[in-house]
Amino acid sequence: METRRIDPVNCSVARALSVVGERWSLLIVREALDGARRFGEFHSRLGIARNLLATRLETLVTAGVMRRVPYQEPGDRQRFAYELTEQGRALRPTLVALLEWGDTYLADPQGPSVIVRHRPVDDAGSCDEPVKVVLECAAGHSHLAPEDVCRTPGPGARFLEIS
Amino acid sequence: METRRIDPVNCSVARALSVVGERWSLLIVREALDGARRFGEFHSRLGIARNLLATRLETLVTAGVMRRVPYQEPGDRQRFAYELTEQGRALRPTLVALLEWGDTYLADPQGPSVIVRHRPVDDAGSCDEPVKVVLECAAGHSHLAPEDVCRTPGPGARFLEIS
DNA sequence: CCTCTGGGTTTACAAGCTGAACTCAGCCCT
DNA sequence: AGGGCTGAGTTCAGCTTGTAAACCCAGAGG
Repeated sequence: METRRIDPVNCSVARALSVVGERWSLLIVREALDGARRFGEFHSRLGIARNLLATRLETLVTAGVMRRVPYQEPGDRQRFAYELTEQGRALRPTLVALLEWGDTYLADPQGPSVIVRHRPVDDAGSCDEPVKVVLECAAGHSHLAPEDVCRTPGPGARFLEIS
Repeated sequence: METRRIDPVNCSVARALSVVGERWSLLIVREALDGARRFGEFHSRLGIARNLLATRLETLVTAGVMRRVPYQEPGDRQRFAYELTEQGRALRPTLVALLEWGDTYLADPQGPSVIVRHRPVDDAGSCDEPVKVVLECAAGHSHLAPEDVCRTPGPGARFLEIS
């Protein structure tokens, strides 16, 4: 019997992980989503080694996840800060999904330490309810269970022939 | 001015990444979701070094993400397979979120290689439409943008005092 | 001129990853 | 019984990545 399978190497999950799958990368993005902007903020919040932080920030900047912007505090010289691009902010659902998984299966006995809430930045119409990540199909079926979905080849699929 | 901040180390994202944040771990889970069960399947699909695969599978088993089950093919001796637990299957939304992000920002020029579709395992009532991950709050507001949510302290939060 | 601070860079060492070779148990064939 | 094959690992040498601590540099302030 001959069958074929989607090439697992030519896959957006693998490509995504090649950018944000290195140690610390997602935690840096998380802190940035939470408002960290300066080298020292990332360093002291995460406890990451300084040289590694420098190379991670550089990697994230060249990947387009973050942007290096000059800023100047009054009575101080010009420095650089790091902020998320649109592409970086788009990692929020990934981080919420990871948070939810960690809360469900590895929680602190006290309960979750962080709850993500529906509170827009401008705070108008803030409803403050906890946020969850749900799977939803284009036909509008929502809250799909992990078993209700499967992977199918897309237009860019490469195949492996298996005997 | 004195303020306080959620301790970034006592966080479910960090705990989740300590289990599935190592190189290859999420790709192993992805292949398992796609049906891989045996050592050799993971090895040949991913091209991961055999010793590393062995330690990763062991880590995932002790973390409760996978389970080592004996099986026996007719006319062969007993061997062991690895299958996802409930906890492991719960990583599907995380992987879909990563896939979506990779598709959006790092796509192959041909388009995505994999599309996740709404197709239950039993195939009854299969609608086959593409699946997306969306943020939704408990009040029913759906399709929240990354800017519409924020992190707030939960019951297990530890705080850092900042001067 | 000296010191302080934020933002890095250098360096030495430890830990983690890779590929190839080796092992081991049981089935199959002769 | 002996030899080969296969799947599932284990061992090992060499390279790459991560860590911690020391060092450096450019302004601001005294």
